[in-house]
Amino acid sequence: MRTRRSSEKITVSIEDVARESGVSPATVSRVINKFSSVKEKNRKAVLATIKKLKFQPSVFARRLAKGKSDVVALVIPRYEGVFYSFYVLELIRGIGTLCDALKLDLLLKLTSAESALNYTSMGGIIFADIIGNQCQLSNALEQGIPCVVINNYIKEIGVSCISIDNVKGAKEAVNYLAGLGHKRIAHISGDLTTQAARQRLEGYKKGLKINNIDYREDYVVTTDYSRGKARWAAHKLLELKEAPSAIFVASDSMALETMTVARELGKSVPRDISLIGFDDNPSGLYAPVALTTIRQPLVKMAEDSVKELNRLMSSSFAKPAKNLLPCELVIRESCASVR
Amino acid sequence: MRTRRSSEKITVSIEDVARESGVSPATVSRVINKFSSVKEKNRKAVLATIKKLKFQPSVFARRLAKGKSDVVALVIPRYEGVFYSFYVLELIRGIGTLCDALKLDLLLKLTSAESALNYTSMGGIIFADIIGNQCQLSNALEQGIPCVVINNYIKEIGVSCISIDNVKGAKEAVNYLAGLGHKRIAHISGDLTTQAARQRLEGYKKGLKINNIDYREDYVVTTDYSRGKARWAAHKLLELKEAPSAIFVASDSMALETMTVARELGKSVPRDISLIGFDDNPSGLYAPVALTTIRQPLVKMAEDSVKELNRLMSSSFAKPAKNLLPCELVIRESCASVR
DNA sequence: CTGAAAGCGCTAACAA
DNA sequence: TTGTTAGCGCTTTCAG
Repeated sequence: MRTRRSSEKITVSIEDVARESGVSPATVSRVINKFSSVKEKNRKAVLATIKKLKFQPSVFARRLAKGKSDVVALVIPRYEGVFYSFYVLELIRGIGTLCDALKLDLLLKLTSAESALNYTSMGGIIFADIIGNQCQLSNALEQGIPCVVINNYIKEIGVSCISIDNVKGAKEAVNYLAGLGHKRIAHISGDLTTQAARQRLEGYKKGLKINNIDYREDYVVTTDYSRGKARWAAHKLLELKEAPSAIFVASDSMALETMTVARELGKSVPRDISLIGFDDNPSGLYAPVALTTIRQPLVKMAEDSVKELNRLMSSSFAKPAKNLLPCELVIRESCASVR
Repeated sequence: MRTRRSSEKITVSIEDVARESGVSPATVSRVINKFSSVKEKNRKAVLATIKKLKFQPSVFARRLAKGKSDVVALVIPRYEGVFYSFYVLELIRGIGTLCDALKLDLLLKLTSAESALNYTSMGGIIFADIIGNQCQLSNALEQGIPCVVINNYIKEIGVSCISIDNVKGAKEAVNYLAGLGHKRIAHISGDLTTQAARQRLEGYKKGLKINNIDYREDYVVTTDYSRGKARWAAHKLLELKEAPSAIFVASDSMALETMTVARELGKSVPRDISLIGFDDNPSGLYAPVALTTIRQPLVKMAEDSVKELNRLMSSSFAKPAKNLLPCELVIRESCASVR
C-alpha cells in the first residue's frame, strides 16, 4: 500500500509514468537515460507520458541508486576581502557557465575555513583558494573525492592545481618599472597567508635582484588585501622620508586605493609616483589614471578547473595534473619613466 | 548479500555505525537527528563510533527518505552584462553567507532563460531577477516550490518579491539635479526588458514633471546595460546640438563609461556635465571624479531573500510577501550646480 | 527508550 | 528488447 505522508507536494514518479505508458519502470528509466535498446514505439509513448505528466526524475533517488553524484562544489574560504578582489566573481562566472554546459550541478560553499563539509553530496570539489582550509582539502582527498585547487600550486600533495605564475608576473612588473629607470621601487603586499601574496613578494625580490637594486625592508608593507589596510600602507610608503618613486601593489583594488591616497597627498600619478597593480580588474580602466597591471587569465583558469575536475570525475584512473598559466603585463598610464 | 559495485569508494553507512556501536540503525538515525529520547549512554557510544569511522550521513539518502530538500537554488539568468553589474556579486555574497549560517545548501544556476530546470532537487528558489525566464518561475510555482524573486515587483502572481523602489530612486536623482538648477537633464536607460530599467525611466519622467521640465525624446537613450552601448549613448547625448547639462544614468558602470567619454570629448565633469549613476558600485569611488549615485541595499536584499525563502520552506502555510526597500542618494562629486 | 520493517524513487543485474 | 527484483542509505511508523 502506498502511504503518502500528506498531500503536501504531489510527486509523479517513474512508476506512474510506467503504468500510464503500459511499460515497466525499467523501460522508463532506460528512456530517461537514453538507452538505445528501447523500441521506438515505447520510447515515444514514454516520452509522451513524461510530457503529459510533467514528470521529472528525482535527482536524489537517481544519485542514490547510481552511487555517484554530478555535483561540483565550489569552496570559497570566507576571509576578509575575498569579495572585493574581482577574482571570485570571474571564477564564479567561468565555472558556473561551464558547469551549466556540462550539465553539472554547482554547489556554492561560502564557508569559513574550519567548518566541516559533508562530502557525501559532492562528486568533486573546486577550491577557489586554499587559505587556512588545508584540512578540508585533505579530508576530501582522503574520502577519494576528485579535487582541483585554483590559485595554489601544491607540490606536496597529489591534487590537481590550476594556478598562475605569480613569481614571474611580479618579476615582470618590477622589471618594467626598473626599465623605466626606477630605482626606488616599493611593494604593497597582500595577505601573506595566501600563496599568491607570498609568491608576488618573492617575484618582487627577484625583480629587484635582476636589476641590481638593493632590497629595503622599509619598502615592503604587508596588508590583508583590504582597502583599509591598503590605505594605511600607502600612507606609510608615501610619507617615507625617502619615498619610493614606484610601487608594485599586489592587487588592483589596493593599487586604486593607493592612487587615491597619492592624490590626497597632492602627488601626481604617474609623474610623482608610478603605480602598477595585479589582476586586471576593470575598475582600473576607470581610474583617474588608467592602471597598469598584470593580467591573470581568470576565466580560463575557471574553465580549466571545471574541465580538469570533469576529467577526474569521469575516470577513477585519471591522475591529478598541475597547471601553471602565464600572466601578462598590461601597460596603461599609471607608470612613467624617470629621467 | 551485500553487493558492492566495485571497491571504488568505501562508504561507511548508518548500518556500519549501528553494528559497531551495538545499537540499531534507527537509534543511530535518532542520534544524528538529535532526538532527545536516546539514552545518554547510547548516544555517546554512537557519537564515538561516528567519529571513529568518520561517518557522514548520505545527503541524498536522507533527502530521499525525508521527502524534502534543504537546497536553495539561486537562479541567475545569463544575459549580456549581468556580471559587470556588481549586482550579482553582492547578491551571491549575501545569499551565500546566510545560507551557510542557516545550513542550507546553495545551488547556483547560471543558466539561460529558456533552459528547463529540474525542480526535484530544490527546496526553494531565489530568482536573482526575472529576465525572459518567467516560465521557470511559473513552472516552479506550479510544482509547489517556494520562490522568492529579487529585483522585480510582480503584482500579478502570488510570489514573494524583494525589490527596491526604483521609481522613487530615479525621481530623487532627477530631483537632486533639478535642485542644482539643471534644466537639460538627459537619461541613459538600461535594458528595458528589465523591470528595473523601465521603472528608472518612469522615475526619470516623474522627476521631470515634478520640476516642470518638459520631456524630450532626444534626451533619452536606451541601452542594454553594457559598456559598449553606454559609450554609444554617451556620444549620442554629448554631441547633441543642444547637449544636456546633466545625465542620469541607469547604472554606475554605464555612468563611469559616460564619464570617460565626456573627458575624451574634452568636457569636464561636473563643470560641463553633471553625472549621476545608480547602484553604488565601489568603482565609482575610484573614478576621476567620485560618482554621485543612488545606493540600493543589495546585501540586505540578499539576506532578506534567504530569510523569506526559509520562512516559506519551513511552513507550507506561509503566504508569500511583497517587500519594497528604499534606496538612498549618495552625494559625491560628479554633480555641480548651474548658475 | 529501542528495534524491525517498510518505504522514498530510481538503477542495474539477471532472466526471459 | 523488456520485465522482475534487489538494492542505494536513510527515515519513520509501529510494536515492544
